[in-house]
Amino acid sequence: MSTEFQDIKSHITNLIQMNEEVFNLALGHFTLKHIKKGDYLVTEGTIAKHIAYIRKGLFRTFYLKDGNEVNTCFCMENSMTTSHESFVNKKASTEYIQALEDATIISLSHESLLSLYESNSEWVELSRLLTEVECARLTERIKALSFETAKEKYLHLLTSQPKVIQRVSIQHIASYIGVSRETLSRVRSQISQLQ
Amino acid sequence: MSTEFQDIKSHITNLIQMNEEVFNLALGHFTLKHIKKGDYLVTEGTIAKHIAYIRKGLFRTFYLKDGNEVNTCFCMENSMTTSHESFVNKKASTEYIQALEDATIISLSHESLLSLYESNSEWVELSRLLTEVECARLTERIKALSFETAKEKYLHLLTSQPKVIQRVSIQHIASYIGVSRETLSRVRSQISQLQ
DNA sequence: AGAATCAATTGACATATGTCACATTATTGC
DNA sequence: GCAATAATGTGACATATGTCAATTGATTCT
Repeated sequence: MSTEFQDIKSHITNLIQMNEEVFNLALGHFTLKHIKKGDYLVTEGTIAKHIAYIRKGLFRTFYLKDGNEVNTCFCMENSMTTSHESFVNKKASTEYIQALEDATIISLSHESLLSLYESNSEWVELSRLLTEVECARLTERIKALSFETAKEKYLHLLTSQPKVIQRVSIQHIASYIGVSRETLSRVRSQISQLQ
Repeated sequence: MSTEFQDIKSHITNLIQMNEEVFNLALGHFTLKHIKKGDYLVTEGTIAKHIAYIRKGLFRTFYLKDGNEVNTCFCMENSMTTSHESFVNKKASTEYIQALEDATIISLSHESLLSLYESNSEWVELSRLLTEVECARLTERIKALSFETAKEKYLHLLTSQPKVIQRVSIQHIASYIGVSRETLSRVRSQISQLQ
């Protein structure tokens, strides 16, 4: 097996016990892709036909609200991303997924996933687990939004996703936690003064 | 089949194509229970060992934050409720589920569900679908929390869950949408004046 | 039915945050 | 490397909302 699929293998076998042979049979369904910073994996109105395992890079998910972008997710190395509802239900996506850095992904189509379901039930179970992961992510986001003040929201993100704060611009973080970028800027300067 | 299980059967066969025989084999696992207003299905720190189909009544899910209750979900007739993460992962619940009205539920234990998994794979698929429903609920809640003003949040709930507003006290709704009950009270009087 | 408890309303006030405007600093592209 | 563009930081100000307190209205329980 080429080394480029080694990390997705670890990622999957970390979630679920899977025989090496079973995994290797899926290799033909995987496609390695390079995505340029600023490019989109998914856009509003289209159906997300692939799920992407991120080998390198960083993506944001956002939707448009009154013409403004609202970020809902940041995904980086060693995780999977897609417009979940669109991918699962084959319906038009309400959101965009954009690369914030040059990225390398391993792409798996919905068709491929269905044929893997047929070949081995472990792929069904993996799908169920990925839905559970999505639930956990949504729960985490609800928590992030439920904090009362901008400062609390930022400090929470600082501990729950420190790498996001290191790599994502302040305007995108502000949008994610639901405060204006000016307020977040003031919160940050206030915090750095205290230290 | 006694009539008391007719509605849960409709509910399940609405989600997934299921042979009548397959469903009937599960009947022995269902338990009918009556819950008094104010009583709890799940409390913080315990493991949610059952999932409940609600035949009658209304439940709220909440957690404690700095000693204050924060509502996260209202469930009523013809839907299922449990502390999802606790039930799925067999870990201590971080939330409470309380009856806001006298209720009748049909209860299914985690053990029973696992044995149904063995008997027929349609129950596995049902489980995945219930997780998708949970995802949709969480997404809806994120949307509710993402509106900017108290008025927008309330008006959204008014259209998305009108029955909740009819049956749930204002203090619980305020907690759900993340505003103080005083503010919600003012928002409501403002809205009724305009009409 | 009446007492007691709980829920909702309303007023006064302090404040966190959004918005606009502009200055400053980074980043990008040629 | 330099111009152009984008991102971030700050000040001034208006306002939506939380908090506290007091009142009114509704439920509950014996």
